[in-house]
Amino acid sequence: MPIELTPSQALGLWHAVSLAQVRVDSRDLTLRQLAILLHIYLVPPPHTVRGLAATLGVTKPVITRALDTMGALGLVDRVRDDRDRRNVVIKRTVEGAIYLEKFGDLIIDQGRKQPK
Amino acid sequence: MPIELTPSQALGLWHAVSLAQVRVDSRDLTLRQLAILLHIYLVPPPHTVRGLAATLGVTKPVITRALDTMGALGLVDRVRDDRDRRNVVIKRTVEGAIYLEKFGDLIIDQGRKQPK
DNA sequence: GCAAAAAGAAACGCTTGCGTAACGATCCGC
DNA sequence: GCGGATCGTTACGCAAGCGTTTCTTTTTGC
Repeated sequence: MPIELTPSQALGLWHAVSLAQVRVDSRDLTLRQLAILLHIYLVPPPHTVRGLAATLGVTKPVITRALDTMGALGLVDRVRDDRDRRNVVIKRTVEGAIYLEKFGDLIIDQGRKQPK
Repeated sequence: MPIELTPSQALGLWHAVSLAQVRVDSRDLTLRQLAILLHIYLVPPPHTVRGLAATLGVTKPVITRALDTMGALGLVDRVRDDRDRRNVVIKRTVEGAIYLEKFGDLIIDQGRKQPK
């Protein structure tokens, strides 16, 4: 069952959520960081730096830096892969799950408030 | 008629749209910039620096800089208000309208592709 | 008129992100 | 084992964003 939106609803929803998020949270994640975070939490593991870079169509240092930032915020964690010690496996954290849960609630709330 | 979303749909939609936008567009607008842009195009004018700053809960220079950046990208325009020449009225542009139109289409497309 | 207030921009130092290129560590083929 | 490939990180110079403060222009109150 897909989500059917009118253009006005689509942009209205994005507007309301962006505005609410800007006002609520001083942590100003970039679009890329948010995309990475959502990908880690919504797509089955394992996740590697290389895989994420390919998925987003960006270079590896971009991923490394995003993980640095979000790691410092406690939203993700990194662990060496013992089966191939060149790899780093990106792990979810409790704090990250809570962050996205709140973000999801915000989307749902703003969706309910959309007119028409 | 509000938009009713499950948590999985809400985050899934955001995930898909963020990912698609990152891949499609190298212009990496911050969440704040996007919020400003959407506000200008979705809320009836006039829009001023001061008003936007209050709406987003940020300082005026943040708005000035965002308008500098998006102005350089052709997404918005600035015009002095002749009735009160201290004010600057923020104007929409054709290019900005096209940008948001494409963005809306992207949201609608990704909404249609959402499972469940 | 003229001081005070208001709006927006500019200046300042700082932080963070970028792309490219180089680097150590590890694995693989032979 | 050893040369080459692969993975993630680090280094570099640069651009852009931030908050605070200061400045310029314009309006307002008296």
